[in-house]
Amino acid sequence: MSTTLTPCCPSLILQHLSPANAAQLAAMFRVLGDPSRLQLLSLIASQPSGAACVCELIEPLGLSQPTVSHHLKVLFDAGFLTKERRGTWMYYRVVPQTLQALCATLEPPVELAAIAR
Amino acid sequence: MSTTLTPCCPSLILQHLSPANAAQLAAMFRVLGDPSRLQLLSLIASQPSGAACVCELIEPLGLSQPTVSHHLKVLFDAGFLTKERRGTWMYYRVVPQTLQALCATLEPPVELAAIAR
DNA sequence: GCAGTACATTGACACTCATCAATATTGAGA
DNA sequence: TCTCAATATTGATGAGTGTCAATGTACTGC
Repeated sequence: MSTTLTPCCPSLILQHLSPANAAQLAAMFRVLGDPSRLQLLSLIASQPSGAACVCELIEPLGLSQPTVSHHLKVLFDAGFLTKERRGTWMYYRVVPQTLQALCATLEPPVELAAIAR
Repeated sequence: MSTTLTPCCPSLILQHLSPANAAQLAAMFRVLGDPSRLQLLSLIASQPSGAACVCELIEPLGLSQPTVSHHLKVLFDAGFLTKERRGTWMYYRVVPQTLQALCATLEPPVELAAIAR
């Protein structure tokens, strides 16, 4: 699965949005549309090292290990996380670029903000 | 249903995120996690007047009128749209503030961006 | 090689939700 | 009041998905 948005397209929402672009963007937002996944992002990013292994995430979330693993996979496949083996452990890390790209997509153009103000 | 995020909390994702906040945020992202709704936002915002009535949105989306009406209600309830009667027509308009609030939520703090760079 | 630990995958189930047909509601005009 | 047009609501259905128990895989240390 592709982990990148269509490159360099700020404010996608508020320009003409093709069905293909809409599907791609919606898939990204759908990944963030789950409380457990948001908490995972929050937990991982708030680690001092910026990375966390699965076993550190299970208890705070109160979910089973397979479920946590599933959510991590969804986040990874969408490009919100990277992973890296260290012995038995798998360390996950947030990808700020992906968040920023989505953020840029949401930013309304100045004209619209002016009209609404 | 509440149409506002918890006030003045930039970068919610990357600080400690309570289960309640996570649920609230996830609900907003879930609303954006549908291609038809993203296209609706795009279509409405791209109107010269910034507003559109339902009948203008049905054909471009290729969905039934009830389905379009449903999506507009979801977007309205989440605070992404306002609506206003003009005779028989109902005009919908994008709320840039809601998009910006979500956008702020996604913005990673500078420290994390620095670590990952 | 064996045992133990960390993580991933599979299969099943319950629940949510996107969609449509049918119907109801609201407003305008005659 | 009656009719028509625009929009909203209801009910039903099928697809998608979050969750867990059970199982599989990969790595470490003895």
